[in-house]
Amino acid sequence: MALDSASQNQRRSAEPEVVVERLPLYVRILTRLLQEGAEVVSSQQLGEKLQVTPAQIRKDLSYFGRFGKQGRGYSVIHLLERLKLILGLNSFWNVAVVGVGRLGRAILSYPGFTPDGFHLVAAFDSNPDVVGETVAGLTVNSLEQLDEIVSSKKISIAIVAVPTEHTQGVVDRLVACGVRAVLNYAPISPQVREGVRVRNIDPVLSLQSMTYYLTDHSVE
Amino acid sequence: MALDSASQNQRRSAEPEVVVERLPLYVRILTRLLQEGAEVVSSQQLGEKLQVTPAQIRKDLSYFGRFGKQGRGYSVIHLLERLKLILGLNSFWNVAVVGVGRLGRAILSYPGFTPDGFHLVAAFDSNPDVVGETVAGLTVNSLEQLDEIVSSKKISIAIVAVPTEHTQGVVDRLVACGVRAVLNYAPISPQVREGVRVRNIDPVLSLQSMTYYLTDHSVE
DNA sequence: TAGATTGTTAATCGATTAACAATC
DNA sequence: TAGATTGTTAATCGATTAACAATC
Repeated sequence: MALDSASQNQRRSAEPEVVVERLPLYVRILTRLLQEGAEVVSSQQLGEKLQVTPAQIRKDLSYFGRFGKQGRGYSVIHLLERLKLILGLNSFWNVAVVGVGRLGRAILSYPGFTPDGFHLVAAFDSNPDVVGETVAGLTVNSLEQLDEIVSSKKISIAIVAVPTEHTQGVVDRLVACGVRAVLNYAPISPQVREGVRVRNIDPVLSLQSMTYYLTDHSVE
Repeated sequence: MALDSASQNQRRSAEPEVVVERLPLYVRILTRLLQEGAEVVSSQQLGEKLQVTPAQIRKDLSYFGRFGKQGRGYSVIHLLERLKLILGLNSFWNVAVVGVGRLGRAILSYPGFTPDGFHLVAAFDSNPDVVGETVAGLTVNSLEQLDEIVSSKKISIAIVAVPTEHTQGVVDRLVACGVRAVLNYAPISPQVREGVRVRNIDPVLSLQSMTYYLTDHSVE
């Protein structure tokens, strides 16, 4: 009788998504510590830098393995290496940018993605005036070419910066040709099938929740 | 004997921050419903549109008042009005942008903030070549003028898009001259005193947590 | 009135923290 | 060895969901 995949893999209890979302923060801090020449770090020290409890750090890491030494702490370089491996940050990821308006251009020109293994390898826009233009070293393709290029270039991540009303349609097409992670800048939350990840970047929501705390509620 | 402020204000249990962060989503959906001509909406219908349970919507709203009618639901226009009032979205907010590089320019030119009552009224940059330039109708000021202009223009919100190494310093200055809400685009989390709000926009973190799910973990 | 839906309390779920035996 | 710190279990905390009396 076949074992189910969970028991085959000897998996401990599944890692919550909130924990996965914190791992990149750990990677960032460890990268800085490595640059500063630190060799070992304790959960206590990491917690201080990240403003979280040491218990949370140890618990988070325990979902993925045993990386520390009692009495000593974690080797900065080894823990960093393991976390990057777990997050897939040692791989190169081909990324498409869809929508080359003002925001799309800022994203394409932003140097912050590349150091982390994200390669912007294709850009798309529906505007014929923009198609053919070179932005940040990339020639802008028309949306008609999307399916072909996404498949041929093995693009699994897309950054979508198109007008709100086109977002769901664009995301649907991307998912249909193999994209499994979408970073969306439109103020909606596109719906995708199970197994596809979406993260929304929505600064207006952030501002709108902060104003709550700037507002006097004594009379309501 | 003086009552403590909680009992003076007849406050029910304090609203959790997660709830405040959802209110702008409710405002957004209700705005759309109003445009579509809907007059009444139930927690059930709102829940379907937002992909959350109706119970969560009713519970969230209950922290701020009783807005519905049993057997009928919520008046779209009235609930929208009340939520905007609670969030301070009927006020105008003067906003400064600090850092007029590529990202700052994209932010200044982005039309999406204005409709929601956020007025970009001042821009600052440390680069003398940029100071004096006009971007999106605003003359860029030098950082020396920051304190004076933030105070005189009653700016309580700042959008910070400066290099990482200058971020904490800039935020400290902003807070010192009265800013109480910061939208930060650098890949760090600036520390601020109690009572000041910070939201970080950090697309790299979003990408880095998504790659986890694109990665094969069977051999680790 | 009968049916529908709220507002709220209680139950459940999940995430965080504390505590401590194991062990470097 | 003695001291320090992990990894993990149990306790706590907080957020979500279910259930239902109140009531439109």
